[in-house]
Amino acid sequence: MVPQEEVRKGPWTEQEDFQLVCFVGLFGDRRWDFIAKVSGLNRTGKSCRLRWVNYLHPGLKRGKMTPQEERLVLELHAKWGNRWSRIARKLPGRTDNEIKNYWRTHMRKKAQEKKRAACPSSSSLKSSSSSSNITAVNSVPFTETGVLSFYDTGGKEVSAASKGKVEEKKEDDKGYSMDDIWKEISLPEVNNIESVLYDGYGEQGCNFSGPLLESPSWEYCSDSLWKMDDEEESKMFFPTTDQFLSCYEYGGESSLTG
DNA sequence: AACGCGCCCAACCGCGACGTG
DNA sequence: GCACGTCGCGGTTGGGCGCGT
Repeated sequence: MVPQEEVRKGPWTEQEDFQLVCFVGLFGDRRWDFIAKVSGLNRTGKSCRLRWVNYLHPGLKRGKMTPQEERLVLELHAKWGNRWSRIARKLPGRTDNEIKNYWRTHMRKKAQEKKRAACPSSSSLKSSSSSSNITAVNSVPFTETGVLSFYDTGGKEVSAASKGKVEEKKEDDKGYSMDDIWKEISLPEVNNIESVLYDGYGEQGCNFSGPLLESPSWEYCSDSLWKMDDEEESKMFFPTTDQFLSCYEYGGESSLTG
C-alpha cells in the first residue's frame, strides 16, 4: 500500500487539508486507503484518517475542556480506563487523541499536586493553571501511594456524580487555520453548545446533529461521519463534485491555498 | 531582553481486530 | 481456514508556544 512516490509525513499543509476535506466529502470517511490514493496526497490512508478525525472533522470542538467535560472524562476513565475512543464517544466533538492528551497533561499535573499535598514538606507548590476548574478530582485513579499511575487504567471509584451539561464556551482562543476554512465556507458562528452529555448519550456514537453543526454543506455528514454505522453510511448522501466544490469555491483559491 | 522550562497538541508508530477473496 | 489488506485504537514523540526567572 505504499505509493510509488515517497510518503509524506509531518505537518499537514492547508492545501493538503483542503484536498482531504474535498475527497472525504466525495467518498466518505471510510475508505481511507482509497482516498489517500485518489486524492493525490502522498499520505497513507492512516495519516489521512487521523488528520480527518482529529482535526478536520466539522463537528470538532476546540478549546479547553469544560468542567463538565473534565468531570465526565474523569468519571469515564475511572469506569473504562484508557479506552480513549470509547470515552470520546461520550464527549461530542472531542477526539480520543484530545482526551488522551488532556488526561496525560492535566492528570499528571494533578498527580503531582496530590503527591505534593501528601508530602507537605516539599512545599513548592507552584502549580497554577487548570486545577481551578476541576471539582471531581477525587475520582482520579491514584495509587495508594498517592502517585497517579498515569497509564494505569482506573476501574474503580466511580462516583455516581455529575452528569452535567456542557456550558457555553468561547472557542476562539486560537485562530486556527481550519477555523478560517469553515468560516470561508460561510458557516455560521458556533451557537450555544447545548449538547447535553446525558447518561443515555448512547454508544451509537456522537451525534453532531445539533448546534455543533457548523456548515450547511456538512449537514449530510455531520452526524454520521463521526461514528457512522454501515447502515447509515449506505444511506448517506454525498454531494456531487460540483455541489461540494462550490462550497469551497474550488479553484478560486479564495479560501486556503497557501 | 534573553533564556530555560513546562505545557499543549498534532502526528507518527505498532499492534490487534476486522473484512474480504 | 488462511492470507492479505484496511481500519481503529492506544501509546509515544517532537515541535511550537507561553510563562516565569
